[in-house]
Amino acid sequence: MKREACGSLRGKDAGRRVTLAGWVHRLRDLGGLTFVDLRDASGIVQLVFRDLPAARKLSREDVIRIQGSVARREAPNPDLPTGEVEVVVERLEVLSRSKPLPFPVDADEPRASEETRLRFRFLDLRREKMQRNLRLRHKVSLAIRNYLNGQGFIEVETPYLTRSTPEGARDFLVPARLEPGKFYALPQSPQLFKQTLVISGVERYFQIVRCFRDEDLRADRQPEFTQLDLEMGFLEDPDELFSVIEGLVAHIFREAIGVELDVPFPRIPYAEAMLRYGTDKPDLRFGMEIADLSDLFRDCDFRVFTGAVAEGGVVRALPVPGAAGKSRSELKKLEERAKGLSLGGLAWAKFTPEGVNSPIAKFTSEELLRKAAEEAGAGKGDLLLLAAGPAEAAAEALGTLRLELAHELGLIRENAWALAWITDFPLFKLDEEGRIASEHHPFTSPHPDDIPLLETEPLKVRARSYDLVIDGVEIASGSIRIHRRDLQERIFNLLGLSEQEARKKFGFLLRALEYGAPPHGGIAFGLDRLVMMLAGESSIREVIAFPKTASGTCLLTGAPAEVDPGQLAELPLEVKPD
RNA sequence: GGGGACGUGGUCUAGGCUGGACUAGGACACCGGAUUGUCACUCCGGAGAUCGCGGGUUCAAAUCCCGUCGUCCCCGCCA
Repeated sequence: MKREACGSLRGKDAGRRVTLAGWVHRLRDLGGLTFVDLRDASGIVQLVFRDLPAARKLSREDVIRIQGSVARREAPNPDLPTGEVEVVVERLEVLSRSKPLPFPVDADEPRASEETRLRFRFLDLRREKMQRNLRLRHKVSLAIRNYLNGQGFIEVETPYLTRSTPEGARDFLVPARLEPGKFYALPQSPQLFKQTLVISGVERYFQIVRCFRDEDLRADRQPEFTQLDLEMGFLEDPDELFSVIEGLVAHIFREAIGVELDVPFPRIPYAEAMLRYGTDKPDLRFGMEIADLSDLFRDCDFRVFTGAVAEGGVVRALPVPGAAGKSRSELKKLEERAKGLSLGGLAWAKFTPEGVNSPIAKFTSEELLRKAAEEAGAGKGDLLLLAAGPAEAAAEALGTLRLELAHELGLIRENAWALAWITDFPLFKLDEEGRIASEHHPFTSPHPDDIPLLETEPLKVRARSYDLVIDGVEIASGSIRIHRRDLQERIFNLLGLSEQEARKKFGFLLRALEYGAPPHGGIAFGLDRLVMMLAGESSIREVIAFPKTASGTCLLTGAPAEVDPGQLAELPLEVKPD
């Protein structure tokens, strides 16, 4: 008789004889009567053993096969989809025994340390929560492939054994046996290949692809991680890409978690994001927008403010709703926190029904503080935090305080799903030595309006690059690429790269650009992070079947491990003793 | 590379500041017994730990100190 799915049985199946197989989820031995909850991938159903002593010898996670007949239950269990029925067992076959478990697999929240969970990952993944996460991830991948296929994209695989690139993260290296002394590198992303594919005539490319970066780990970073990588030919206007991606993301949310997103997503230029939220990845689930009050305080009597403005700095204000009741000691703590965030200090003003309460009122006048509150959107019962200093420092510090205070005050709505595009990033930044370097990568196209500024004011040049931010997390990043040699050369010049150096570093892509490259651009999603957010998890390890620890080891397999001396000899490679 | 937290039977943890009656307590799991309507079954009984490892202080260390290993979090790093 063919095996049926445990989770599929319903009242209408009563009377049928069935064969089931699965894991012993739970066991309730009442003597002459034993209940077993049998679990397979489809769900759980209750088995009843009457006068079958073998059932009493079962234990959790044994694998069994049974034959029996489905019966309606006198007392249905409303917590189980199969709760109307049970299967009265006639024949029991034990397929495989389980040792006692290191931790229960029938709990939604893990009842073991993460270390133990990873060592016994095959058991941890049996938990319903982990099964849900694996299925959610599958749904997301499927939704991506279905949607992009419908939009004319094709998935093309690119090499995992490739060339080391000089910039970016540290590469994982793979010794090449056939070319002793030479190495492949695992790709940090398929960036050069995807641009090449578009130049090759694949006008719409995507790939769900593993990427490798040998850098230190975090809760949201693994040495190998998955990107949804995507590139479009004849793309010159980011808006075209935005609408494709908005359709895709809306489709993913609908299919994976049944949420309807509003499209289009708001677009916020980088400079505005830095000003209003103090970060390039703003959390838009709550207000508390930062206001620039430099002009307002330019001529007041508070030297800290006027001094900052006179030196080219700013005065900015963060409204904190309902926080006018904060005590002196709490405000003192905030001040200390601000000093830890590279601010000289932090001024504050409370707006209570009785009036304005602020240590700086005597310098600035209450009138001015009232105007400040009005401009910053702070009302009665609110607190206004004021920071003065260089624009970057003030922005970053207030941005950090904005997030911390919103968490503390419980202002962040769960499941709010605030998506936004951040656009017009700067094309260049200064590196540690004060030299001009690419913010994104050297193939990013400058904003057409800013091309005349390239040589004169390079740091003011905006890029045609963009990030997609969800609830304050950067989830995707991309750009329109340079497709013309002359512009590319100008950029290399600015970066201080000679023709030869550029060829050495980016070789084949440069050659491809010389043979008729269409305008193109694309984007890459951090798939693990996206799935993590959709799953409501706070670590990507919860949505990766076999993740690595913070020190890059795999507790299941013991990787990385020493290898046989013979394997090294073949490469040939020698390990230096410490 | 730097900072922080944690490490106690199979698992999760109490104890740790203030060293001594800690003979290391509890829960779950496990083993034995009872149990015919349970669904986190219940009840009775039992076994199981040199407190991550190494060193030090002390009459005495799970407890204090140093080192080391492992796990987690953060900064640097991640074009």
